Amino acid sequence: MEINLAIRVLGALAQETRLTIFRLLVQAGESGLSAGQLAKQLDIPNATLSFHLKELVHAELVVARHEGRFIYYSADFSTMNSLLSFLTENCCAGIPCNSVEIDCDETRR
Amino acid sequence: MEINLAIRVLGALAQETRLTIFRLLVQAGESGLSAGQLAKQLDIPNATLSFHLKELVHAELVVARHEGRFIYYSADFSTMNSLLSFLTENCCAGIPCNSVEIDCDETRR
DNA sequence: TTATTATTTTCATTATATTGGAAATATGGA
DNA sequence: TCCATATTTCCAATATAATGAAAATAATAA
Repeated sequence: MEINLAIRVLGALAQETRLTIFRLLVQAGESGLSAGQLAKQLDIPNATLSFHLKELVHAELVVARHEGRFIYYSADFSTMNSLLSFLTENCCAGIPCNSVEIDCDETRR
Repeated sequence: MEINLAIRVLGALAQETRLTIFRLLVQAGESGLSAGQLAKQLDIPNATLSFHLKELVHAELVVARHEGRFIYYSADFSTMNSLLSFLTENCCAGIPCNSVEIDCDETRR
């Protein structure tokens, strides 16, 4: 990942509304949620939601899928993974470590 | 992790100078780097560096250690881990997945 | 104590981000 | 086609963050 995308990704998540949207989409899984469903859950004006969704899409954290007159948004995990690689690149002065490690199904550990 | 800390952490990294500082500290490992070493590597005024270091410490991404008249800064991985748990909480509608997974020693995979 | 080096604080300037109302656009149903 | 609904764009007001020069503080050595 290139540093400017990393900054965009981090900046996209560094805002309460967007962070909440992203977490809702993470929880929603592949099918995602429509803009309307999000607006309802978050109780924010459409203009505000639209602005924030654009930021998330621009940061490649969220992808949009058209279905009839709805637009469904869902989380893109690959960006998250690239970001983490970028953050931990050449870490710990070469000393082996478990820097960060997360798995969605925590019971499998 | 609480949402406000998550926002602080993400916001702390969502800035070129701070992101670069953090990555340098990740690479430096446990011993970290002094403010002076950082200022030299980054070629930025002391005031600017100090401002950004404060943000990183406040976000709990970086810890400071006094040694004589030097202050050594180092990366705090536990905050990174908490942030990732927070981001991937209840992910993927319950369907098992490897949401994000990073290990500092990538050859061990 | 005085000098020297390391780092932080203050502050004003400039730049960037967030908000939401209103109008515009797009889609599909009747 | 015309209407209702879904979403986005525009815009101006407001809020928040970044920068760096200069002064202040802190620690050690001589």
